[in-house]
Amino acid sequence: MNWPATEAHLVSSQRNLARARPPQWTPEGQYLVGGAWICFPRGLSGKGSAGDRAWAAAVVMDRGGVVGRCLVPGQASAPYVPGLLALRLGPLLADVVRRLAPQPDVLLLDGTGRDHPRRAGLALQLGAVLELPTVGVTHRPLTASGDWPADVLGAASPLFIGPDQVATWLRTKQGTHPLVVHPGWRTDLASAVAVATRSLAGHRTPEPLRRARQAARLLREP
DNA sequence: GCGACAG
DNA sequence: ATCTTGTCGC
Repeated sequence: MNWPATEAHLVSSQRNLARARPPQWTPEGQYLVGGAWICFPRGLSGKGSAGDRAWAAAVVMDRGGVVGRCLVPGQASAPYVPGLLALRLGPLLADVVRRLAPQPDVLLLDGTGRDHPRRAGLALQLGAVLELPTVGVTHRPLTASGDWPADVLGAASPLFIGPDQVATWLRTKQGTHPLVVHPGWRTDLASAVAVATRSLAGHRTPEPLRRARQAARLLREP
């Protein structure tokens, strides 16, 4: 699948992805977890615009630590618009992950999955384009709603759109705001939470995402 | 009509 | 995303 480069194309693709039922990937035994992150210039405010400078980083980890990393300076391809995040970040994210070696078995990124106006957020789009299972992790839901879980490490609670659970609040660290874990491409609620949980290393943010963010920021400020 | 709205 | 100081805690 190619990257949808226009709003009309992306929206059309999202409608198809929402109905797609790719074979599910299940975390079993040893698997490599990747994390991808894009950072922007300090001081950038508002929605931004196409051409904004951006720095992308991707890392891949096994249970011992980072086994691969890739850094790519680039630019945003569109302004930020809720529901169309893929238009802004997709091309650069896909680029940095494609160059990552070894390739991960599952990829973590900042974006939603089914929690989306058309039920196909960036995690689904990127996974479909890269043909890689994905799990989304965000600070807050886009469209879904649900009560917070107890302040206990590992506590989870459902996030719904109407009657459908589309994501899970997960307390990734006691005493901190919970994160939203989104099943993405080829993953379901249980797998997404399992991957996110296993990727924790004592911090609120799953380690592959933390490391990717650190790397992207270092690239930004030499 | 108004506000909210992943990063 | 990024802007921001101090502050509480390990």
